Amino acid sequence: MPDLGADVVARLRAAGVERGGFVGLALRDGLGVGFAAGDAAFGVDAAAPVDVVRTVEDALQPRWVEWSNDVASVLVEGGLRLARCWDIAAVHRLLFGGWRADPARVIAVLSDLPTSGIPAMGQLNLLDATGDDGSDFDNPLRPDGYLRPEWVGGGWADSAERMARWAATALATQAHQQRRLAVLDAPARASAAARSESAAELLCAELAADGLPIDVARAEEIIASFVGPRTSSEADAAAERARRDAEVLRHVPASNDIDLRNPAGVKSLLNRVGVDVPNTRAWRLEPFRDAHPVVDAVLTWRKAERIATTYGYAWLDEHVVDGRLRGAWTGCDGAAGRMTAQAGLHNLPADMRDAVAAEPGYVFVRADLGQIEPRVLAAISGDRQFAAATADDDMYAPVAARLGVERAIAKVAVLAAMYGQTSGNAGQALRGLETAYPVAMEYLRAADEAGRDERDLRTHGGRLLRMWPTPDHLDGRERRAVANARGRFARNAMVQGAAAELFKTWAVTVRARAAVHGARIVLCLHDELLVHAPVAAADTVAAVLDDCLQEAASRWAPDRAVRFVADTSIITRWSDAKP
DNA sequence: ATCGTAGGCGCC
DNA sequence: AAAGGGCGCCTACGAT
Repeated sequence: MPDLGADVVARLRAAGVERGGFVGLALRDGLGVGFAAGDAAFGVDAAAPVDVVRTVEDALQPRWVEWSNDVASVLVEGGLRLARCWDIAAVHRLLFGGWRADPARVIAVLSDLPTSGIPAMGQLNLLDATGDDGSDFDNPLRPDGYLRPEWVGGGWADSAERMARWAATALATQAHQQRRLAVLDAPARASAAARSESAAELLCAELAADGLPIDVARAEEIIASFVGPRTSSEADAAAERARRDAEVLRHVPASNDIDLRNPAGVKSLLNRVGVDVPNTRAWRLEPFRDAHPVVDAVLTWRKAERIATTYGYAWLDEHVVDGRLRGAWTGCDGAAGRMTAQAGLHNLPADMRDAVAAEPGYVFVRADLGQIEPRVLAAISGDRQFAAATADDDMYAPVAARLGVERAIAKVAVLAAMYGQTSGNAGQALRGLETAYPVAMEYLRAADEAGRDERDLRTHGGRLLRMWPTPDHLDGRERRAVANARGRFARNAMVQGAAAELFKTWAVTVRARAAVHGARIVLCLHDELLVHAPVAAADTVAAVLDDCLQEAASRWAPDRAVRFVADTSIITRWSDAKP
């Protein structure tokens, strides 16, 4: 077997790995610990990450272990893209819910120690000085099992021996994790989900480093169309703001003292023209658009103000460098487990999407999952009738036929059932759903009930959904409101969380399979992937995206009763996508 | 001066 | 009576 270890170590060192927090762990024959990691089986190759998922069930294969994706970020910066890993923080979030997953917390939770007892830096120095003889300080763990806080801040990187100990601690933590996976009552899916979620952390590090290709000149045009040209001085900017404000205020006499950026000001402005609203949200103002010209002016102003403040020149200058929009990514939020992104990557206004453009010689291969949440509900609930509807490209059509209602009504009813909505005009169709698809509806009802009763849940992939307590001081009505909110959250999170797991499995499969074609994922958007691919590889990559969906679906839900579909297209600008 | 909250809105 | 879930990010405002 070729010894590539030295080469890998050199590359890790060149990447500043010691400073960045790499746990430096290789698992070889189940025992080896240290930094001499890597041969072909590790897939440590910047040019061609391979097999992120193909070997995902094989827990015995060598696998890099990292405390969190901070490590992956350092490696990516140094030109190293791991094929797969075990991300301790990601697995911790999966198994124990919430978002906090620093090493001290992970170790405490795995050791059944109360997190309230985690020692803080400072007080432990005192304990060490009085209690220990100091020789044991080289052990990252205290006798009581808690992590020594001195090790948290980077003390582990003082020497090669210490780095090895820290690596061994990570290894032990991983072993502990795996034991937990087996003994906890988490579903068997949790083991696969742990690997998928870990790979997603690697993807996050790469997304943050690569960024989303932006046509900066086009972005400037779009911004200018909303808020006017770029200003060179603060005075000019203020004048531009005043000009936009005046366009609204001119509709109402003696209103120059009103601050449009203060909702209360907008409310009083509307009051003066006889429009009385409880708040000034756009959907509430919409019906009054014809009542007085100032309403339309306010709505137009709001849209421009959104561009000016959030997606304007300042945003462009801060987050778009060298034609790439970059922001931090997390593999899961603290609730249902969807990915999150900063710098506006997940909430770019539709009007701005014309500025998202493939670079010369490249195209975007874009694919979004069709009706992902109801299809996921069919899979996780095991409702055979609902699953049968997924055979249709548009599953709302057979559902509507079965309920004897318009498609639009059926769609609203299904969404209402998943989101916990009880108002509106979906009521009749909702009752039809109960009759036609009792298994799926019972699944949602049970989740809702667990949420109301403050009972934690696990998603299909084993993510713990923790229910927050009702504060003691609330009165009866308030308590019911909190319980209702928990019920809605639980009902939705079981579906949304499972959909996120399927999506991430799809994404990391694409990451692995598309790399050899020179293609990279540049955006993940909950049910949509944007892949930057060489023109010559576009058709191949499009096929890869579809193949990967079937592969991911079969891994995520081996029951093939549910059909998953993707709408895939090859485009040069994001705005070319069909709405 | 710094912080958390509320209202608001962008996306899914 | 009744208020759909998640996230990020902006501003104004009131608390500390």
